[in-house]
Amino acid sequence: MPRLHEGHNNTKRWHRREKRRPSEPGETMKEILRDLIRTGLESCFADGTLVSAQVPDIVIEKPAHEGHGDFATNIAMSMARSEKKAPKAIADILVRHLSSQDGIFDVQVEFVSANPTGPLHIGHGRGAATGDAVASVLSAAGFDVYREYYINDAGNQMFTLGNSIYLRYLELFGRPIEFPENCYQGDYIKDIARDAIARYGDRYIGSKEEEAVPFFSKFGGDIILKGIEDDLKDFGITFDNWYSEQTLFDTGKVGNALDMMKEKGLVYESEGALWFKTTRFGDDKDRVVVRSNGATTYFASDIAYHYEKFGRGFDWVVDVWGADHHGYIPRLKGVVEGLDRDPEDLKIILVQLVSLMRDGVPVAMSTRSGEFVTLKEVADEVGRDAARFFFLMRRSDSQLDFDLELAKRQSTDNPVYYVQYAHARICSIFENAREKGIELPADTTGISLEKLATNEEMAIIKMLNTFPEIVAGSALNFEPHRITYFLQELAGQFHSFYNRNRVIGEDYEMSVARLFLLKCTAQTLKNALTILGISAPERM
RNA sequence: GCGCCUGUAGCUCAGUUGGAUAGAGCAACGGACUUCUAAUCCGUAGGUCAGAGGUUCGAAUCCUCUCAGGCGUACCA
Repeated sequence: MPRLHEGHNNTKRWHRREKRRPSEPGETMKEILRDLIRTGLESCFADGTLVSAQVPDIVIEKPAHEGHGDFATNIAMSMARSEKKAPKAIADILVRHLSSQDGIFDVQVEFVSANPTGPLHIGHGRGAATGDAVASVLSAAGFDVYREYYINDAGNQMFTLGNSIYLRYLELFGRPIEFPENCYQGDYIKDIARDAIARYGDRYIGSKEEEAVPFFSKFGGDIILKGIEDDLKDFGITFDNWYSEQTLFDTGKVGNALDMMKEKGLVYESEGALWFKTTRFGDDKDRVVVRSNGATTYFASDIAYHYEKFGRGFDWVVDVWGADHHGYIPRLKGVVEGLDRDPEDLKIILVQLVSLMRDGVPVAMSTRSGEFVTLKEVADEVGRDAARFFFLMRRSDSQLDFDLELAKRQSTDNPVYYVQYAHARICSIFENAREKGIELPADTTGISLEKLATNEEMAIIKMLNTFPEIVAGSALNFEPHRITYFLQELAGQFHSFYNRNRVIGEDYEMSVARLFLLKCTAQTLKNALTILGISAPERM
């Protein structure tokens, strides 16, 4: 509470504070709203619709009634005297000025972004589950969230893809080929080659390589991308936008971005190549953006892409990467600084490797040899809910052992079912209550909650109250695993309560009070599960 | 070599941003179903928070060094 009055000249203080770890999660939404109201008022003063030209203390609180939204402010009341206007009139003016603004924080979360050169494997699955949950928890914390997938459909990995398919294509016609090691080895390449034959026959058999390879790049890339999209959809993940790297070139955005960096003196020529001065931003060495052979590097696209992202007006841009890309952070932060943005506006979440196990024994995996385990296989085997839960069970920057047998097991070892079971159990109690003619009244305000007094009940109530803070903390730290832990704890509190107390009994008021408590519990369980993209079954 | 991440119970991991006696699950052991789902619960046991210094009234948490593991150090993506 004291923090509410600590100081009012702290615009955006909270997200500039420390790396990616702003504090006071419970206050953050309030601070955002306070900033929003303050700027709204200032614009009212600026255009003369309000006259007092003094921003009073802005107090944000939780409304007494649920139906009144999540937050409330008495600002219109407190300004009524100095403005000589009815509070309602002041509120209307303020609201108009608020809506003319940008609204709440816009956050873009870019995740998965796997190259369309092969199906998603289990590692991508963790990135997908993490990115989606981060997006959802940000959304639950009140941010406007935009999910995006960046398609790396330019550059020489697409050439390699086309070449791989082309060679398999020739092979299927009995042509002698040598299949290089750096080509994609998986069987899916052969499948795509067969698809090409089914559709185009031997049309490309006599073609020159320079014509055939680009064709197969496009043909294969489209099929693979469609497969990725389907796998993600089956996994419960959809994007607001799929952004093609190639379009950055087609629309000249790469060139524009480089020109802009050149004007700022951040890009220079040396040894026939074009370099970005990333050392100015703490990188070990400067990085090449255009090679001496004229080809741009991946970094060049990324400069353009991030330039473009921030240009779209996002307040924060969140990138979810495999941890093996961590060396890339300083140079991209440098790019953001080069755009005259606070590098802290770019958040990078690193997702560590997944080791696939079966009953404690590692399952061999290697992308190169093609014997990787796909996300689809894992999700098909253990189920979508279990897969998601397991991906989100650890902090994303620590390595994860994913045991297929454990994830499948429907027993006490398996935390997914433990949590879902709590929800199903509560639903079952409600069904039972209905049969006995006990129902929660539509208006719950009359329920005598003082009946709830046992240790188990108090523990649950306390936990339910912390949920908003858990969500805020999880969102601001980009740590969805906090939700996972919360779920296990809340489910545990419920199971503990269940085993010691009867919900439906002689005492009608007690029954109703407990039903109400359980209704809140079930709702919270469901909300938390939904954030993680996991279902809340009513029956198990 | 340099940089980043990790090191907490036998195993897998949390630890609310520096607060009181370090927690959970699994594994082990002992209990609880005539009652709303036993996919559950209760209890017992298990710790030099890798190690050594330092800052602080207070450190698993911050700083320095050492050790161990992982990753990165391209005119690849």
